[in-house]
Formats: sequence, structure tokens, C-alpha cells
Amino acid sequence: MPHNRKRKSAVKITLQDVAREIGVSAITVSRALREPDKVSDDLRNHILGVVNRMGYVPDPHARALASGTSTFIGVLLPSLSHPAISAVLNGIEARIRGTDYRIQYSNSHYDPEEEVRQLRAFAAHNPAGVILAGTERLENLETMANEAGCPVVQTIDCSLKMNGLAVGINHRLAAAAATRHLLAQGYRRIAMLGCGHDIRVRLRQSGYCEVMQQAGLFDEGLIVWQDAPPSIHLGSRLIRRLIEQRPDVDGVLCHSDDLALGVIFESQRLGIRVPDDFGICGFNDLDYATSTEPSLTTVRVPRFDIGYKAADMVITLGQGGIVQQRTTDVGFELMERGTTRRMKKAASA
Amino acid sequence: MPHNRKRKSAVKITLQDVAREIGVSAITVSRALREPDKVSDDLRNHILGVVNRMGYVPDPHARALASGTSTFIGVLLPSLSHPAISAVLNGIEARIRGTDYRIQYSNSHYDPEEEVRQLRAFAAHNPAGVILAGTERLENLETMANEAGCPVVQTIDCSLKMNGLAVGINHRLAAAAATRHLLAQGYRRIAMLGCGHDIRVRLRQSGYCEVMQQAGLFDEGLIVWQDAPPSIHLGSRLIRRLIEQRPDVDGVLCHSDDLALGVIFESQRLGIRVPDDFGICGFNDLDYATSTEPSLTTVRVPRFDIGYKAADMVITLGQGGIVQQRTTDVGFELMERGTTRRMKKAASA
DNA sequence: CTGTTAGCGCTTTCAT
DNA sequence: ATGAAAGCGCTAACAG
Repeated sequence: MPHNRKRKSAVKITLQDVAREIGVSAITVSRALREPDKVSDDLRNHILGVVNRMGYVPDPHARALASGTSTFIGVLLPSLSHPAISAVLNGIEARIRGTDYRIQYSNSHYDPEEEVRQLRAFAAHNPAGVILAGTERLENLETMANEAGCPVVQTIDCSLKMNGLAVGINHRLAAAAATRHLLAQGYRRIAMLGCGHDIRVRLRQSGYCEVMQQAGLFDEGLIVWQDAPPSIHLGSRLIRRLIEQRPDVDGVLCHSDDLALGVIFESQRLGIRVPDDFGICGFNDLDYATSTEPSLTTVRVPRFDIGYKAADMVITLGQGGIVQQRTTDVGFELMERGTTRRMKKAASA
Repeated sequence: MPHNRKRKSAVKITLQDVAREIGVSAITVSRALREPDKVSDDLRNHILGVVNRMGYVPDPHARALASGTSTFIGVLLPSLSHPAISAVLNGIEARIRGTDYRIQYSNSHYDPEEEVRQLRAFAAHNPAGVILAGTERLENLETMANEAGCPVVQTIDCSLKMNGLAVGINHRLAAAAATRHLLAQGYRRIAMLGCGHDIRVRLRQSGYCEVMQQAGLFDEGLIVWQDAPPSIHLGSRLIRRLIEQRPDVDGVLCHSDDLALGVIFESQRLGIRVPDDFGICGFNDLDYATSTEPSLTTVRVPRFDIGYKAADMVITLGQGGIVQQRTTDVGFELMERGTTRRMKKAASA
């Protein structure tokens, strides 16, 4: 006699119920669902029909407990407030749609301690895999990743020699390309605006420094960094400060489009002509980059693809597949737009 | 003799292991962890120490299976690409920090079918609760919510008479307040820009219509709507189209700040003076609203609080607590800024 | 306050 | 190709 257990309102239909209804054993139904080949065609079709009719849904917890694996994918982000980061989640989500995988989401708020704690929490859930979209302390994570007992994919930078799986771009090269573009457009006193602790900032800065040094134009004073999340407001503040200290600055590479947009607004307020007297390059190619006035030159990073491919790795490995490339470079693209489209370039230095 | 099962690399420590180590029964350790009062102080402290030392982490799946409840909170969002929505997630996440609850995240992409499917998937996981941040078809959801066997909190609108839990604002009143503000600033031919299927659009539109009708200024042609996600670009496009059709339009209430920002940029391009000749009001009070040029008048919606309180309801109910207010109005605030700060107001109609 | 027993729903292993 | 038995790790229910 079925009786409501716990606080479940709807009566729960179990594998047993379905099996009894059909007159087979539970394991056969289970197999029909998971290993179709191992059940004869007729029986399988019959079973699938009854499963549907009865509205049976497997209990993921029982499954996880019995099999030692689950269909959870842990996703650890450093923030959600940033569109560039949520785009990765969108990609993950796109890959997962239509499968039984589910996203278990967690936010480290750029806190290394929290990152490790969350990764540990994930591990306790026997996840199918974990995707990391940002991290402060790679060393610890590598150790933990090895102990996690499941694939761990980092999506920070594809050049990072982590002993694991990675999908991303090479941020150093991307920043270098952006800096070269600014130089090619005739800007000389090019600043770099950065923020946050993310490894990416460091990598991009090194790309910028490299190119500026090669050009003989490096000036440490042109590097502005603040420990804060990226925001439009921060961009305005940082550029104002910089212009006070280095009035001759004539271009800027920003760590993110948000900062760049802040710079655009501040330029409007200060009456600085963009791109004629001042060049601006962002990073990420967010939605609004084509809509700003002038439109924003920036580095397109295929965030969505990154998420998609990271999830794909997890799923492939989970199904016993083999991932040929443990490290995938999805590439970046420099989007040359209005904020650096200067007609009369300065005479070459 | 412990042997590695499945693909777990680290040997899993179980309740049994801890119990054996101490010389008590498993249930006592379990109780020390969950119901501290039921275990003597000395024993409990000892147990907790050993638990820590051995690095024992309870298996959530086993827990869920045995108890019929879990510490998962299902969060169903219609999108992630929108900052206003991710802010709700941030709030949820803030409430959850430090607890054992985990977020199981899902995205409906504004698709009603998908919403129902996802809600069903959640239900199979015995979640502690489900939080809905947007929905297209309330009717279905209500039924499902009742069958979910766990608290379901909607965060769409606090005035909605759903037979359940709700946290939010009254969107009709908010839009009405914004429209009244535009009128008070002397704008007369005020348009409404909307997009998407979200119930909120309809509610806000009705607030706008109400006020415009009362003022005797209603004109259906001033309502522009498009079935698309909100974006800056869309704002630009819609306002351009509207100005072609109704050149005398002198103000606009936008369904979101994104649209409003697009209007700002388009005004710059068209040489329209804001706020002198044209007033703009957004919705949500996103980060950048204070940074735009001019700064953006908008309706602040405490998204973070909404998420926080929704999660709080779930947790309270999950712990056997009682939620006195099944419906919570967190209130809105009209942020009067530059885009409607007109010095010389038109003579009153 | 502590222990015993049973079982959550499913999958594994080993038979047939 | 199908089934029986056992058990995943934990908690509920009932003792004592």
C-alpha cells in the first residue's frame, strides 16, 4: 500500500513500480534506460512506453549513490556580475541542453580560499566534472583537481601548463596584438588599465609590456591597476587619475570593455576627441561594443565556445570517450572599430 | 581492506570509518553533525575533532536518498545574459554562503516549455526548494509548483496571486511612478519601449498605460515592443524607428536600462538633446546608470534582496520554520538622474 | 543520550 | 538477454 513518505506530495514512482507493472525485474528497466543494447528491442520499446506513461523519472541521488558517479557538472565562477563570465556559463549550458547533465553552480567571488572550499564541496558530490572559469591560486587548485576524482577543466588560459584540461585563449598574445594595433594606429603613449587579481590580468599585462618594450615606448607609469571588480565607473576613475599624472597619454588598452566604456564616457565629459586624439581598446567584445559612440575596438574572446567546449570535454570523458586535445586554444580576434579608427595617423616615431 | 571503487581516486571516508575510529555507532556521528543537542558535549566535541582530522565529508546523495530531502536549491532563470537577472542569483548565493545549501542552476531561455521541463527535472532531485526568476506561463507553473513537493518561490511580481511564495516588487506601480515622473518633468509625448515575453513587460506596460490615460495623453502608437532579448542595440533600433513614425515624441520609458542606454547613444548620434528636448527613463538601475552621459534616470529594483529573501524563505521552510509573509514586497525606488533633469519644464498641459 | 534495525532507489556483480 | 542478491552511505523509527 503506497503511503506518502516525508514531505513528498506527489507519490514517487520508482523503478520497482515500473518493473512490477510490466512484469520484469527492476534491473531490466534500468538497463533499458541506460544500456539499450542489452535489452531486446521489443521489451525495450515496451518498457520505454510504460516509463513514459507512468511518468517515471530516475532518482539522481539513488543513481549517484549506487554508481559512484553523477550527472552533475560543477561550475565554479569568480563572479556572475560580469557578462563575459556569464557567457561561459551560457556555453556550458548550451552543451548540456537535452542531456541529463545538470549544472551545480558556485561563486568564489575572486576569493582563493573560497575557491578551494567550493572545489572541495564539489568533490563531495561525485560530480561528472568541474569547470573552473577563473582562479587566483593555480597551485592549490591543481592539487585539488587531481584529488577530485573527476575531470577538471580550467578555462583561464590555454597556455597555462596545468597538468589537466584547459580551454581558452592565450591572453598574453591577445594583449600583445591589441597593443600592436594601437601602435599601428599611431598612438604612442599607450596606457594599460587593469583591475582584479585574476591571472588573466597578469598575463595580459605581460603581453602589453612586451610589445611596448620592443617598441621602446615602455613607461611603468602608464600601467594603472586597482584591486576592484571591473566596472564602467572604475574605468572613468582610473583614466581621470591617469590623465592627471600623465597628461600626454594618447591611448589605452583596457583589461575589460567595462573599463573601456568608462573611458569613453569620461572622454566625453573631458572633451577629449576619440579616436583622433585618444585611442581606446577594450577586451571581451561585449554586446555593447558595436553600439557605443564611437564603437569600441576590442578583443573578441569566444566565451561561449569556451564554455561549450569545456562542457564537451567533461561529457566526453564521462562517457568513456577520449579527449585528443587536453588543451584547446579557441583563439581571439581583434575587432577594429571606432575608438581606434584614426584617419590621420601620427608620423612614425 | 579499502580498495578504490569506480573512478574515485581519493579513498572515500565514510561515516562508518569515523564511527569505527572513535568506537561509537554511525548514527551517533551522524547526529553529532546534524543534531548537536542530541549528543553529549564531550562526545560531540571528540567526534567533530575526528571528523575534521580525517577530512570526512558527508555524501550528499546518500543523505538525500535516506532522508528524502536535499540541500539543493533549484534556481530557474530565464537568462543569464542580463545583469538584472544575475543579480538575483548573487542574492541567493549570498544567503547560501556558509550553509550547506547548493545551487542547482538552470536556464529556460524564456521558453515556457523549457521552464516546465526544467521544473520537472528539479522536482526529481528532491530539492530543498526552487526559486523562479522569470516565467512565461504562470498557470502551468502553479500546478507544477504544487506537485514539486518543496517550496517554490517566484520572484516575478509580488502582486501576482499565485498560490505560493513570492518576493518582488509591484511592476505595475513602478512603471506608473516612472511615467508620472516623466510627466512631472514636463514631457508629454512619452513612449514606452518594451521587449520579450516576460510577464513583467505586460505589468509595466499596464502601469504606463494607466497613467497616460489618466493624463489624457495616451497614444497606442507610442508603444513599441519587439520580441527579442533586451539589448543596447535594440534600444537604438527601436527609438530610431519610433522617431521616424512619431517625430514629436519627447520622452521614453524603457523596459530596461539596456534599452535606455541604446536610446542615449542613438540620441547622441541623431543630435537630440537629452534631457532638454528628450527625456529617458530606464528600469533596473544597473551599475552603469550613474556613469552614462548624462546619467540615467531609472527605477531601482533591489534584485539582490529579492534573491536573498527568496533563498531565505526556502531555507527557513526547509528547517521547519514558518514564513509569516508568504508574499514580500521589497519595494522600488525612482532614481532621478540626468536623462530627465530638465531645467526649463514645459508649461503644464 | 546512544544503539539497532531497516531501507531510501538504484546499480553492480555474478549467475543463468 | 534477463534476473537475484548485495550494497552504495546515510538517516528514520524505534528501542533501551
